[in-house]
Amino acid sequence: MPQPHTDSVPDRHSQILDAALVCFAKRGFHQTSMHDISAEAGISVGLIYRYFENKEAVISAMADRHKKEISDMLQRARQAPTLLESLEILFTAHCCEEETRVVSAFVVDLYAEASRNPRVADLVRDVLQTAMAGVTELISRAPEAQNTTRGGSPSEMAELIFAVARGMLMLDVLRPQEMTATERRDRQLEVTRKLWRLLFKPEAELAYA
Amino acid sequence: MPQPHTDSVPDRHSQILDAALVCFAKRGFHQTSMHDISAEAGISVGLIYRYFENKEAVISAMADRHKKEISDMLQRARQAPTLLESLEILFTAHCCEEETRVVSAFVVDLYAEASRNPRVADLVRDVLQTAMAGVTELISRAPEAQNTTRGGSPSEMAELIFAVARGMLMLDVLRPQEMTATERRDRQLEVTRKLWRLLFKPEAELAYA
DNA sequence: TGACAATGAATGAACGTTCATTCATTGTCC
DNA sequence: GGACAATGAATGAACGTTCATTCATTGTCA
Repeated sequence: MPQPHTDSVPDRHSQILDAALVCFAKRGFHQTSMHDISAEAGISVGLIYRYFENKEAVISAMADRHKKEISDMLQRARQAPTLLESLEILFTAHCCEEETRVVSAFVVDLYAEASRNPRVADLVRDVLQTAMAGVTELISRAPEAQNTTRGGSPSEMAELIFAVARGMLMLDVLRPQEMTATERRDRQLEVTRKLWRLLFKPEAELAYA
Repeated sequence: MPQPHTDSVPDRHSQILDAALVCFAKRGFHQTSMHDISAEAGISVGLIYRYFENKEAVISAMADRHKKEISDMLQRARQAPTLLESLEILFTAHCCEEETRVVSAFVVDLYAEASRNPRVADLVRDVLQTAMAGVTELISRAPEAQNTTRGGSPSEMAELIFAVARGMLMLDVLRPQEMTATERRDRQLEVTRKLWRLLFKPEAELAYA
């Protein structure tokens, strides 16, 4: 549980998780040693064990933080003026910061971990259901979605949207390292708009879509 | 290179890869020890090294085999009488056999590995591009796709289709173990048909879609 | 056919290394 | 001095890999 700290006393908890994210994305959960994390964080190995019971606890804490980040993202998406802009936030959340590929690699690893660790699976499922519910509601309320039920019910549309988002995230880890954050973002936005047109663009305008 | 063998002499190469797939899906690449694989295959550790240079070579060989399986699947998809049926093959390829979850877990792990191993990344990219090209051509030729360019060009449609397919695969690893292969298959088919309706169903019929 | 030689598939104990984890010790601040 | 933060050498288990050894099968020659 991270506490508020004064500036002089660093927030070790976050510091360790930040370092872990970099290492995990670079090498994966199980190829990352505790020494890797301590080196990246600039602290000693032993100190990690003051803040986390063991390596798995670090992984779990990372998953928890991911959950918070997703819910923050959802909050931002909710406040967007149009449905399209909400979707754009949804699809580019992982390439907002400088560390673009990092997040994608981490999430793919998280799913891989979920496939064999039931605790992680429960957490990821929970994140996904919360996010899906949020987007479903977003669609229900959106005036853009009133004109068309082409893609089915709002929850069916949300399901499709999330499938595409996950699929694009997977694609992101294949992209060459040279690709800049902006280029990644642009590719994501292209697909987002295509999906939006498909799901929500009024029938009348489809002719010249 | 696996050779044809008499029945008495087992095809060690395939035997080891079969065992490795089970272990990799159960524990992941890097949590699987060579002893795990040898135990699963019912042979000694040392024997693996007669057929594979090292652990990474086993992983690479698995990726190669995956490539062949995808190209076989594409072949089958090509021969389907309608575009919808092609897509159904595409979306359920990984839950055809009894071992359903196994394949999904392996593929997610493969992408995770690709995010940090350039050789694996190249291979996965290659698989993806070949498959995408195949599906793009499939769409170009399909009469169902002539009536609508709603989803953009054939290659843009293929991109969307593959994104959804990958996203559904990721979702598959989150599904509870209890879910049967048939249930998984049904869920996949539901999404497939939804996507097909969205992309290819003639405008005229959309009203009561 | 029977005796012996040669092969190489298969074994699993052993090796060197890496890793997660522990803890005795040191540093720091009030 | 006391309380707590931080260190990093030490530990032991687990890992990938090697290799001396076994032995069923095959080839060879009388």
